[in-house]
Amino acid sequence: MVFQKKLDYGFNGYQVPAVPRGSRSVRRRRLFKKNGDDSQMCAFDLNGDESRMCAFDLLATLAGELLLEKERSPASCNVSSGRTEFAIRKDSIKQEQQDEEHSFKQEPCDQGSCDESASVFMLGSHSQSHDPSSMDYSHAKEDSTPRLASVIVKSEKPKNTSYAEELVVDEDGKEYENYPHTIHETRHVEGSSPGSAESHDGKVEDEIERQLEVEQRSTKSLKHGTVSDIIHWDDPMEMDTKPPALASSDSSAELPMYGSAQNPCSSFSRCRDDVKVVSKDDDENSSGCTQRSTSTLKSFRLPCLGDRRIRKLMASKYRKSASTITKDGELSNSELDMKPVFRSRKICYTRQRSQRCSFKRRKLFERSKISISDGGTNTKVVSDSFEKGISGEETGLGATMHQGSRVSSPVIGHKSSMQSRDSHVKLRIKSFKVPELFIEIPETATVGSLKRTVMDAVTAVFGGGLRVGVLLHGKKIRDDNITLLQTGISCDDKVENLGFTLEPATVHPPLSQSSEDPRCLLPCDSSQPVTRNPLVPASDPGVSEAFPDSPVTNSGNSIESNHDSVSFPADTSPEKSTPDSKALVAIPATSLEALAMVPLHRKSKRSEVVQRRIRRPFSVSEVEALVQAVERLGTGRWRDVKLRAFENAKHRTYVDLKDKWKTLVHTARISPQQRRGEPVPQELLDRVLAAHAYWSQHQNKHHNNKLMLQQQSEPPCLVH
DNA sequence: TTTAGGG
DNA sequence: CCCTAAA
Repeated sequence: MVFQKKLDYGFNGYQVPAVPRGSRSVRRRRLFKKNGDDSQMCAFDLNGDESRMCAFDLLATLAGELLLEKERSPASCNVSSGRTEFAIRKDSIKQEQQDEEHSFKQEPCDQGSCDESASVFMLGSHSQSHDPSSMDYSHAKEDSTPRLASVIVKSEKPKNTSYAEELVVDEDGKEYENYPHTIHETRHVEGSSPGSAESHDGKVEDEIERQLEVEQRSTKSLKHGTVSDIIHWDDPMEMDTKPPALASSDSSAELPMYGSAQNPCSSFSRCRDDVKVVSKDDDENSSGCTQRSTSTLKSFRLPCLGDRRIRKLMASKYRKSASTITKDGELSNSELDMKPVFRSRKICYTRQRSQRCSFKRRKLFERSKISISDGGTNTKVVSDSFEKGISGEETGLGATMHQGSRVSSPVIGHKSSMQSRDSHVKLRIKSFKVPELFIEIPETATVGSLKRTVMDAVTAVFGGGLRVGVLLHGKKIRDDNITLLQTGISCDDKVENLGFTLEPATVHPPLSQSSEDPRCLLPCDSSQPVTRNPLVPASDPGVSEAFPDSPVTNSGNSIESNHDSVSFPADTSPEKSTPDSKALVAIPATSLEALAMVPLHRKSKRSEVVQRRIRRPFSVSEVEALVQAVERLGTGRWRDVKLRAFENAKHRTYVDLKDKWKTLVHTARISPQQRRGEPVPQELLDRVLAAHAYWSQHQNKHHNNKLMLQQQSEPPCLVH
């Protein structure tokens, strides 16, 4: 039910005016496709919240790639069984209440009250409780003064807060109560004013120190940083220079692993969240909106070249419309204000055709453009040795994602490393830090749009492909062939100095190449066969939640389409220019001219180039389902076929089904010797030909004829 | 958004 | 699988 609600509200958040067909939508789509997993696209369709599902999928993807690619540890289940969602709140403001319903920028900047506002974004799992405040609706103030607020997502501290730690939070602890699964790092607040870019380096260390102090007590502390600061932290190698201050990410290290012992997977899902963003409005001084945006860009762009950040400028148009639409504080009102088109859409597509909704929504995003550029920060993964044997129930994989953290040194667990009896190095990756993101958005944008923006950024980052880097004592180990033994990682003391980073996929193949890949040593319980693509989590919980009343599955005839193991495309493009950085830049059409001058991403188009979906050959069972559906529905009704037999197969679009049918027909006509791939039973091929022949002649006649359909009323055969 | 086809 | 013209 909750989701139903969300579904509805979700649309409010998309009440963006007509969006010109832009590259954004394409990009989005491609980003998803990068993983070759259409399901990602479909997932968000289900609950009408694209953003959320995107993040979720991304996280799942990330987790999957990092941890499950090979072993398919149970963690994958976890990852895929939860829900991710953004939570936003204003930290600066001492309010305890949720401010989600308010526009990002509530008070006019010129009032001087903006500088104090900050927002925190959290990517948290949201598997159980649904906080109403987390709904994705947005309200924009009538304030028509367009302003841009910059949101920089980044972490300054090596701190790795775990869920457990979160519980200890005091000051802000309360805020977190509603988001029990959120987390962790403190983010830098960056003013977008031109001046901020010129802050001094000298402050960096101070900041760090201070931060440490603050964070010792609270997991959440906001700081005002500067561009320069950020830059400093970006380079992983620089960390070496400041190990002392940063090396203390300990506080969390000692914390007990979160994840319930009973459920090895839960830990993962619970901790998997965590992108938290603190944003600080940049305008102490309010100036022309347009002007501002321009200047802001300039000030940031250069200094941030090396960073991975996402920036997004919303066109004034957007803002305008947004505010108009959401003029009323009430959702219902907002709805009323919606253009007829939207309303009708909403009504029509609510659940059955959820997919359509997604498309609509995606369209709305088209206005924006995202680009990925090199020179970013690495996501850092902190690993810590295991205290408990993997064999034990304690298989919790605390993998949390943290946001762009610039850690001076790879932070590792403080517990003495565990050397298993069998000479295996046991590592526990406690958290993953999400690369730094840079976002720019009009202050009049709604929280909902802000969330989406952030989500987009996160999505882009994750979707762009990541690879794992290993740091030992802060130094990157480039040689993938060296053994852990050789590096000394197997030594207790070394393990503690081991760190992992998430970097844009590049030249170097994933660490997995190394036979000693740490991942292999991660505790994974293979007892639970993971037939489902870990990256496609939503199909079960997601669907059921989103459509409690809809026939999620036909357990009887449902076909597991996921047996085909999905391989994650290893991003090994060699031309990637800057390996460690990737920046997402979202630029609204209207702002393009302003940005035109700025050399954005002369990045490797590679990162921008979309990757085609991974190949996912149809399994026999899928073919079976397809054939059956077509026999009944006929050709030319692919959407229906999709709905009937593949509604739960997130990937497999009707186009895919159509294509598959096409190939099936072809396959059926060629000699068995010429066929390739998994052999399709001749019986099915015969049916294909029969059905094809039949429907070729009954094009216009709908299935009134029972010639081929003996089981007219048979329940739909759904493929999962 | 779907369909229908070519690539 | 992708891309798109058409509908």
